[in-house]
Amino acid sequence: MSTDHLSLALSALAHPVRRDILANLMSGERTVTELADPFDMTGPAITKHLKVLERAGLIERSRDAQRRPCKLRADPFREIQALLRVYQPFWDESFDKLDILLAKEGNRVEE
Amino acid sequence: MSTDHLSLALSALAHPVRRDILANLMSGERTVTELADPFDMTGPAITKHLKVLERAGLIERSRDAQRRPCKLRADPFREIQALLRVYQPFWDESFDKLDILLAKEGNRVEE
DNA sequence: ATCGTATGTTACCACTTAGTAAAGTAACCA
DNA sequence: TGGTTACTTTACTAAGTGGTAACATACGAT
Repeated sequence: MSTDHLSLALSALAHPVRRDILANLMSGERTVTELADPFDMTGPAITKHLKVLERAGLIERSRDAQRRPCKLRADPFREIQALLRVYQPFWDESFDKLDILLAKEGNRVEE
Repeated sequence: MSTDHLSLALSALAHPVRRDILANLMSGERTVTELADPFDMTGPAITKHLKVLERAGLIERSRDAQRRPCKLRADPFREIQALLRVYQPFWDESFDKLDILLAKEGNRVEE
């Protein structure tokens, strides 16, 4: 596997279970058991998925007694968004529209 | 591996060589040899990468005598963009700004 | 102390991925 | 016909993934 940030983030997202886990985390911090609950899957499998997400920087884990709550991190999403922007002229028919709108307001999406 | 569209596209993008290939294709159709040229890698390796990209719908291949030109396809990029939009409220500080801008203009980015 | 709950670790499996070398196919060219 | 170019297929290897079962550890409650 490739070990650069972007590759790690993209391959972490390339699994429906992990995308579901991230979606569940959108409503706030969750423990491993809470995250595992919706899935018909053993504990270690979930632990592994969380490890992949953590390595990709998509989640952050803390400590609360014997619990290891997880919460979302934003940075990799921004990196992916930046990647898409590279290819954007070739796929997004609304690209120009957006660009014009932002130019009109005198500011930009990035930075 | 997961075989849904989105997972295929994301894991295809999760390799720097394949992202470079796609970037090279932004300037138009390219043959396999042209695509292989910048890389220090054997032909079969490139063929495999192209197969991954094709299966993910990110490229399309045609026939021109003994050449097999490749060109970009847009759909998977749009699917990924849609995915990011799901998580967007949690990572893009410019989300609200964009939303307000588009609402002002009385139209939307999607569809 | 000990029991149950929460979580992690280890060892193992089948399968996939990313690469190689070598041989095979297919179209053009002389 | 025979050679060259363009690309693919096959067979192999090493490493990674996604899952399991079984065991280990940490904490809170009783």
